[in-house]
Amino acid sequence: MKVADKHGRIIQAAIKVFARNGFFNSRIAEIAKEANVADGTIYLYFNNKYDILITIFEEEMGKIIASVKQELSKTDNPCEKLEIFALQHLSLVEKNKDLAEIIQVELRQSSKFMKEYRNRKFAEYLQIISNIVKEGQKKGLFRKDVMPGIFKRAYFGALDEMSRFWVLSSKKKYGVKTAARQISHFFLNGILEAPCPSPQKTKKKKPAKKTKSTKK
Amino acid sequence: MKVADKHGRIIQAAIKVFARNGFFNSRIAEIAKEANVADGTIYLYFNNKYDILITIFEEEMGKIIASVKQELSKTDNPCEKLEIFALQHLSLVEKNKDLAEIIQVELRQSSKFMKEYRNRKFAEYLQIISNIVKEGQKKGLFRKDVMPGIFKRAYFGALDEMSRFWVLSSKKKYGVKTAARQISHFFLNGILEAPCPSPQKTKKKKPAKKTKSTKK
Amino acid sequence: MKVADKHGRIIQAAIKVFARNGFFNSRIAEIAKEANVADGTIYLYFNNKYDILITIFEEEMGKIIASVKQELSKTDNPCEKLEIFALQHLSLVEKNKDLAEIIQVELRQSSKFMKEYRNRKFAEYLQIISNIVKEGQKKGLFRKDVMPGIFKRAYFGALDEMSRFWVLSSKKKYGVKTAARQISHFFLNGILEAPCPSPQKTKKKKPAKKTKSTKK
Amino acid sequence: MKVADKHGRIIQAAIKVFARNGFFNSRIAEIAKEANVADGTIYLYFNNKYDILITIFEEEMGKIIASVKQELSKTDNPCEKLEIFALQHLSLVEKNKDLAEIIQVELRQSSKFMKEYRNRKFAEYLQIISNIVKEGQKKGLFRKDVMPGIFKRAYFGALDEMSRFWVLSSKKKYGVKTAARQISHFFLNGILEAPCPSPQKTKKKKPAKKTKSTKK
DNA sequence: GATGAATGAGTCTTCATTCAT
DNA sequence: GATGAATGAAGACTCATTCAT
Repeated sequence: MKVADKHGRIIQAAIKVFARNGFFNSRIAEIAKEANVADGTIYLYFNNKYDILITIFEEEMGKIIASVKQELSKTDNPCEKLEIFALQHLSLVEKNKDLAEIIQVELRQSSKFMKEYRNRKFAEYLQIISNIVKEGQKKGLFRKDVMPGIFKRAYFGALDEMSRFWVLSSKKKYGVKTAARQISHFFLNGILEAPCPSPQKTKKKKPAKKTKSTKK
Repeated sequence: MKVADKHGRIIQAAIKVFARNGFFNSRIAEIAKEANVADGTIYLYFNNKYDILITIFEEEMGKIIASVKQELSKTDNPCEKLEIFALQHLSLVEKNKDLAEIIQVELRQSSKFMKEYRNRKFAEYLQIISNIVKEGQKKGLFRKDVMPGIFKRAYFGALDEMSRFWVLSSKKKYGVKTAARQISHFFLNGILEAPCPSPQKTKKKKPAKKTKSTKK
Repeated sequence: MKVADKHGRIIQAAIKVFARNGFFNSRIAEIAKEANVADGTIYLYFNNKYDILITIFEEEMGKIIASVKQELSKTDNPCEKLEIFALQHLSLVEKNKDLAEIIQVELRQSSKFMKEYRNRKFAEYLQIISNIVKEGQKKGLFRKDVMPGIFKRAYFGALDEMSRFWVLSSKKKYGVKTAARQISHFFLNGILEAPCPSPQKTKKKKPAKKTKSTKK
Repeated sequence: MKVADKHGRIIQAAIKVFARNGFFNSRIAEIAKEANVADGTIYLYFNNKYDILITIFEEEMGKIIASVKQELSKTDNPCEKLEIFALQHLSLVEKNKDLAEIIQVELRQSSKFMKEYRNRKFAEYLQIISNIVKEGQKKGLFRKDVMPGIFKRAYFGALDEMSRFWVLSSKKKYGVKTAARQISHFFLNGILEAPCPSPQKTKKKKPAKKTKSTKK
């Protein structure tokens, strides 16, 4: 089965090699060897080295988005959805370390073109989060002053940084579940409509803010 | 003045060029031209191209850490400290977009050696956050179940992802202050000792929280 | 045939180019051009520029040693063998001027490593001479006080310096045969017309030698 | 004294460095450091790197020739002169290993220009030998059929190869005196114990030589 | 389709030489 | 004269890509 699927074998080999050496320090020859394929064969399936990276992103990211969306469809509760998202994200990273490293690391640099390309595909992923927020706000569960555009980045960033932890270090000080729950709780309890215990009380300089906090 | 400081000129030129093209797509010749220096001159100040990247990180990261620490020393309130940290971080990023891009992007990849190297210097920065958390927990302001090791990553990650926003896109949909305040509020209100309203309906382990959710 | 033998073509081109410019003043690009091959192709067959030099020495020196040994096997007479060796050596040099120049000139310098490397392969060649001497001594043809270790160097050196004559100057004042015969005669018979008017008189330490000189 | 003689210090430093690394692998900076002089200072005394090599050859070779000629003037006996030449040559090499290595090794390669240049200066040295031979022939001591042009090269070559022995290997299996005496004897008296079992049988052209060999 | 030998453009780095001080 | 920081030309080597088989 796998013997015939040259495309898939090259992709898998590239994921392994890119993760090991980084995109720029990876050689086409190394990927070819890892895929048990001749160097030239790679060019029957991909336009160039760069194209392999893009394809990895497109194909694998699509799978991830689909998988996350499916998980989320199991509940209507935005609070739960946030936690599920966190758990799914971290689990996927743990299951696909090499892929995760490439998406996190290699795709950040590369050319401007790649950055912009990445962003489009990426926006879709981030939007899942902002949609949850908006839904929560509509349902009166989340505070109206929470800006979804900021929240989605903050939430994703928190998970992303956490996952770098697993990608880079082999020792797992915290489990995926613990991390997912902690992080979702940080955010969840913070964005709930419920009264906020005034972190601004101590700020004598900005009495205006007091009003805001009392508002809630 | 600036004419004589070849080291500084090369560093500044490299920051600009690396940010523009990425490390691997940058040419020594381009840095030299940008610094108004001969190609060979660069090798009087640095061992090789890679050494420039490391030096940028060491020198500039040191400045950032010092600057952040100084800002934080102005208050004893852990809540305020978290917000100050966020504001400082995002402000620094906005003021030094090129440098920020390099630290975010270029240093993530590079060799395993670099990753580990980066992590050491980086740990110092993250520890600032966890120290604030521990201080807040000691003072009874932050919940004891918050794990500082997870929080520091989540908090930094949130800010880091947010800052990529400014680095990559030129349009500023949100100002630094807005973003800093929003993000610090997300986290602050979430980790405070104060009662948290009920996203945990599904979690049977913490029935106490149920009460909170019924409030709404 | 020759079209396909890239290895051989590169070696031959390198011999020509190294002989023309010297190793250090030769460019890989020049060798490639001379061999009708792309620059990069050279690195499919050799590790580096230096490796080409070593290979030339190994391959060609092997051929020479074999050829000389075969010629010598045609007689049992040590006297004849010495003359044959001289003739063979000078003939080979004349036939392969470029190669001779490289072996004489380029291989003398290079790194210490090379010098030692060269010596090992070289010792084999010199040993052919000392073996002839030992054989002659055993047969009672050569004087017993002749030290083979010194003789082999002296004999080879005489031929080597003579051959530099052909390598460097294009004008052939003396033919190979004349030179070979003269040199072998110098060593075999000496150049004295008659017993020398006591060059050893002044040497009081070894009167025994006087007897020898009077012998003649 | 030595402090002021920059020219001499540079020459001595260059001899040491060139002998250590070879001409092409030696750096002007290394010579400057060895001579306790600034890089640029070297260019106040020499036109370029190459000029240093030439100067070494000219100045030091001149001293050697003068020294050898003076030693030779102590006797009128051509036989003795040959042995003195051998002894002087090997002694000088032993006393100035670094210089000897440069003359032997570095001057052989270098550009065509150098080779030719070297030859001119060198011819003077070789001519000392051929003059001894001619003198010996005039006095009826040396055979008339000995060609001085071949002999000088053979004799010098024998000594030169022998001296490489001391330059390259640190272990001295043979002393200078032993080697000088052996080599001069080879040439003066030949190595035959008795008339050779007709190596000339095959040479019908020169029956005259038979007589000679039987003579001894 | 598959191969892998061949290509040659591209770049980091070295180092002899210069020249302002 | 002396210095040594600065220069920039030059070249070994790499590797993505091609193409004849």
